[in-house]
Amino acid sequence: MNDKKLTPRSENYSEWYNQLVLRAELADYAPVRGCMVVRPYGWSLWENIQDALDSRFKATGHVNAAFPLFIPMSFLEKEKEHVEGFSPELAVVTIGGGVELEEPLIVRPTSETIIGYMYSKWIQSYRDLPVLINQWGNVVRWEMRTRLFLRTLEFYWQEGHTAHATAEEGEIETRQMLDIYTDFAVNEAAVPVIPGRKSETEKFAGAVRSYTIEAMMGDTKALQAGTSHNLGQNFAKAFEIQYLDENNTLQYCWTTSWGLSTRFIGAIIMTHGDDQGLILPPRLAPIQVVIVPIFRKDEEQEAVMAAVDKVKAELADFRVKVDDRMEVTPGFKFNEWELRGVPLRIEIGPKDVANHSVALARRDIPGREGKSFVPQANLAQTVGDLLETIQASLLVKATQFRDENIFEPKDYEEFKAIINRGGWCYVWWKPNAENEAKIKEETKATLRCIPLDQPGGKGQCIYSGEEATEKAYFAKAY
RNA sequence: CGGGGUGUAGCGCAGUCGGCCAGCGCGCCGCGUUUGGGACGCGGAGGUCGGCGGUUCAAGUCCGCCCACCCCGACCA
Repeated sequence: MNDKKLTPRSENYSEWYNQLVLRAELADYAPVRGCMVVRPYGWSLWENIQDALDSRFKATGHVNAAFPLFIPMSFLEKEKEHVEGFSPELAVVTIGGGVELEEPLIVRPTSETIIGYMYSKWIQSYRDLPVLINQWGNVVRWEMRTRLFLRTLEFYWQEGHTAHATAEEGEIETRQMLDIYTDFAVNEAAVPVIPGRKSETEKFAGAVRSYTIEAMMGDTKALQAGTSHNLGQNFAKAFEIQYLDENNTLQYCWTTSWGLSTRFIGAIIMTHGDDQGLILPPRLAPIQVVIVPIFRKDEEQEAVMAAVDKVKAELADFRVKVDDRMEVTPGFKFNEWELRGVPLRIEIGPKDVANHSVALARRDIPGREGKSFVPQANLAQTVGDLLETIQASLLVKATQFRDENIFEPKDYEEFKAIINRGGWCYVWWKPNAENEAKIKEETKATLRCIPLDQPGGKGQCIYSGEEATEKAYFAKAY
């Protein structure tokens, strides 16, 4: 841990991940098992994620609200699958103010129930629909094994909850939000994802249909990076969310829910990071450009710092940090900001002052190859273009890596071999929960999703050999 | 919950057969020299040895119980 270099990914991927999260100061372990503290740098990244998502939610007519952290235990029990899915991981409050509660409260693991309860009060008529509310908050799920960002007892997320008049509208909303997640992942985070449907086994407890965006991490394992659920009328019936339609007939609403969590930070880390550390996509990076001044003598310092100030002012439209610490050397700073994933570094030294230039170093291209010397004139344009280039090339690189690790095995033997050495399998699949369970048992791989983008036609199911009309992705997952 | 491991300075660790002042590296503080890829010298600060109990003239060290955390499995955004 005190070694200057991170454990290389090839040596121990999860060790690399843990060290990176701690040393980049994204998060730290809290004094409670399985809980994390999101440090300012990590939270700033999360805020940028929030902004990117929130603006998309607002643009599609959603509004934000806040619902309670505590939910009456009985609420959860109203939806059968929901309670079965969540009861093993609930935190339950039985005492309040020193007095035993009449009814235990659970700390929300998700808010379908309490929001459903409120919707039943608020919705009377078709004129009240649709209801399109999102909430930014935290939830608690008492997981057995935890990893920073990827799975903690408490995590931060947004959960959207909508109610609609028809099944079609519900499905359209569900899919719209999946599209938004996809757009966010690809265009803001440069994380290529495969949008698809979850199998019956993998779907959300209480949903009719679940959709997911699946991303491939640097070790080829899959990560569910966001989900969108069509809840049908399950929760509407459980909570009597009803409305009168145009014909004065009482109808149950059709509801949806969709969420994306701080887990996504894990996705960014494991999609772009290298052995040197984190690599952040410019659009989400808390610091897009770090300026490192370099000088030997006092007289150099003055001239260099004047140039630094000028450059910083020129780059006012970007998130810029000047690292003017005197107690560490430039070389130390280079390594530290690379560890922390800042996309672009500007070095300004006496030579640059003399030449009216700066040195630029791209985080995504290590070493001399990623370094260039450019004039100070018109620097904002240069930097803007370069950040766009970096953003684009991160996506290209990640997409290439993903595609190189997706295979189409001819038979189940080959399937097992691929899963075993790491990689995704794209195969014909005839839906069957038992076979899915057997595959999981035999290979540890799960059905990640049935992609929306289907080739059409028919083929033989990879496991049963039966005729199948859809293809699916299988992989080991986080 | 099952298996494995670890608790000694902020972090990483050493501490032999129980022995008198508990140490090393990094980090931290001060001063000076340094600064274009992880600088160096000198001087300092910092400890309920996870907790409780026991054995003993004497416990970081031996014994018992407890607690916490980490890793590997079964569950999951």
